[in-house]
Amino acid sequence: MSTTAAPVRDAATCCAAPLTAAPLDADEAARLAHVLKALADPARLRLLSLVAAADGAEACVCDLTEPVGLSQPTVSHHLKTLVDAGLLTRERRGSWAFYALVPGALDAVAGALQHPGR
Amino acid sequence: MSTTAAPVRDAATCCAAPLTAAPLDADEAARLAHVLKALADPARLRLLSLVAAADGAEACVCDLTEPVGLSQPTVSHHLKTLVDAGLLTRERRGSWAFYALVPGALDAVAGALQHPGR
DNA sequence: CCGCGGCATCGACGGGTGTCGATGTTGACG
DNA sequence: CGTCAACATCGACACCCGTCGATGCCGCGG
Repeated sequence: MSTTAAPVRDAATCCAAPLTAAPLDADEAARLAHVLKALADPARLRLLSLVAAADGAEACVCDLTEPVGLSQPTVSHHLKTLVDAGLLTRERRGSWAFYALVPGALDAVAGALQHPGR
Repeated sequence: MSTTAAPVRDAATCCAAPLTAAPLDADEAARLAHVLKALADPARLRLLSLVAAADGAEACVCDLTEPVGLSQPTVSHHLKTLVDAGLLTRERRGSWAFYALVPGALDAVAGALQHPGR
């Protein structure tokens, strides 16, 4: 747990190297793997899609627990993982915590996988 | 291990749903997560990039062990994971086993993450 | 036929991860 | 001020995963 003390925006820093262009050095591979590890879970993928499809592109925890069929602590844990990976933002309004997609984060990961140069 | 007896082209079947378009159902989330889990490892990312950058876009195990700094069994294990995920192909020629990228596999994963650019 | 080199598989070990219930914290509301 | 609701954190559990050395299998060359 707590492999990352400070919130690192890995999703923004991992997209420098197109995977198929040149061999990745260990550092960049670790950064990209960190973001992909946050994505490599069915529950987190569903949470991301639920947030993206929600009204206003944001959702609170109470709206996400039932669709994914997981307990509230587990959902909070997954959301924290996604925030730490730089894929989601968290905003507290009153008693609720609203999560929203980081614009361009998923696109950055996608661009790191394929060849963006076109 | 060996969650799939038959060779499933997860990388090809997981890209049907753009993540940000509509909520993923559990089945599609599991498929996409399977491929992403294969990608979510620094060693495997480096192996992929090494294969992509190799001459002829293919490489044998003996050429990959030293760059990633892992033992030969570990490299074979990672390559098997990538093959099972539908990201690499394996071809035996003589005593060597040559691995090559599956064309379009990475692009399919990338397309599943961002909205359909096309 | 025999040895050798390349590769896959096996068994084992340590660390990471997903999940839960219980509990703490914080803000809203009567 | 007391209570409730929403959320985060904690502790614990089972399970998966990355890694290694040892070993087995398979072609090739002598």
